[in-house]
Amino acid sequence: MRRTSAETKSIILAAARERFAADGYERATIRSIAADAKIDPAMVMRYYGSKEKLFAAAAEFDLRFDALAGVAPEQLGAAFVRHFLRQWEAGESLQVLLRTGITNDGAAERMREIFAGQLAPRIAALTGDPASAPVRAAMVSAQMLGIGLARYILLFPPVVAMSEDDLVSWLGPTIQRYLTADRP
Amino acid sequence: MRRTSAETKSIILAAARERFAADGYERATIRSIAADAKIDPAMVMRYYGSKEKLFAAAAEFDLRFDALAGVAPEQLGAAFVRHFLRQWEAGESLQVLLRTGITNDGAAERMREIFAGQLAPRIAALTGDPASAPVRAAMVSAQMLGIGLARYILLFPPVVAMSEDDLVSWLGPTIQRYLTADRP
DNA sequence: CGTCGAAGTCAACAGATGTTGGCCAACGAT
DNA sequence: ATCGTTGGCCAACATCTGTTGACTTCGACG
Repeated sequence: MRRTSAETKSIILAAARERFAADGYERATIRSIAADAKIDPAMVMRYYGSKEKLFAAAAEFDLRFDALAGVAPEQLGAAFVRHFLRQWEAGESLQVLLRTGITNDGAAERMREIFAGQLAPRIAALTGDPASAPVRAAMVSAQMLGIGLARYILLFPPVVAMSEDDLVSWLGPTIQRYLTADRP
Repeated sequence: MRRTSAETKSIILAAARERFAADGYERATIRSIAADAKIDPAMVMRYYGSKEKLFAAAAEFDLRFDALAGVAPEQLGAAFVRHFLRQWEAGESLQVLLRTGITNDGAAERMREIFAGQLAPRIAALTGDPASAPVRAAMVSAQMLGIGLARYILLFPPVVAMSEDDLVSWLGPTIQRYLTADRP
């Protein structure tokens, strides 16, 4: 018994996150994950039961919008952009979700939950307009997912080259408008 | 000899486009494409050589921005949005690219070519500012890809529910700003 | 020391996948 | 009618996939 079971379990999870983020659901094989973790593929099954369940564990995610409480209303756009960019770079979780959500229905469902369930209520609270919050949340999500796609997945050179401040300058007013402008 | 070779070739290509658009690169198997086309899998190989080459043929695409020539400068934003939405709905090509571009490096490369190679020159011509065109094109791409992702792939309910006019109202000013506003 | 349980390994399975080569069957020209 | 060409199909291949079960190692506790 070299390691405790909890240790190996988290080693596997870390390797899984990396592989899912880099390769997507289908190409991230259990064997490759196990190889990264320097562990027998059978252990992955022992601890997580199946590839689906391992993925579910790897895709746990919290956007942590509570960090945005107390921001002045006219600076919400810029604050949102900065927060999202940091979330993209903090861990592989968002990239896992985006890479897999496109071929895996379960991941797409989770994505809908996260953006509708975590973002919309926050927007409702911050703007005081619950009725339009779902649409605003969807527009903000679409813009920020598009940027994440261009910058971290498709690697569009101009977007990769931009600094965080550049991106905030471009995107801040857009998000601000989606959050607070009158409904068209 | 029931059909001519060109006929079956295009039948295969149509089935391939649908499968790639619906399932992504890995899950769209040659066998399933052949089954859709009611044809033996071996025929796919005979006509296209390999799965990679079949995919390359299925991912041919032209954004046809020439249709935007002659639009008044202050209406470019709305015109772009409408044009993109029609392109998303016209055929499966954009969905093929997005679904596969996320796991397949070749598709990602093609996506970069299309958006940098077709969109940026058009923007340079329409705005008369070649220097900032690549960045503007990238921002427009990010926003429109984000909307396509939300509406056609991830199926965010509020985005799915919106009409084309609703989307133009929300997105038009954003695109207009990305196209013509001073560089931040 | 001996035993028991948990951590780790090995080999194999059944199924699916891309790909190949050989074999039919139908058509047009001779 | 015959023959060659060409579209179509079948069976098989090697490989890879998720998953399973039996076996081995090793530490803790009696």
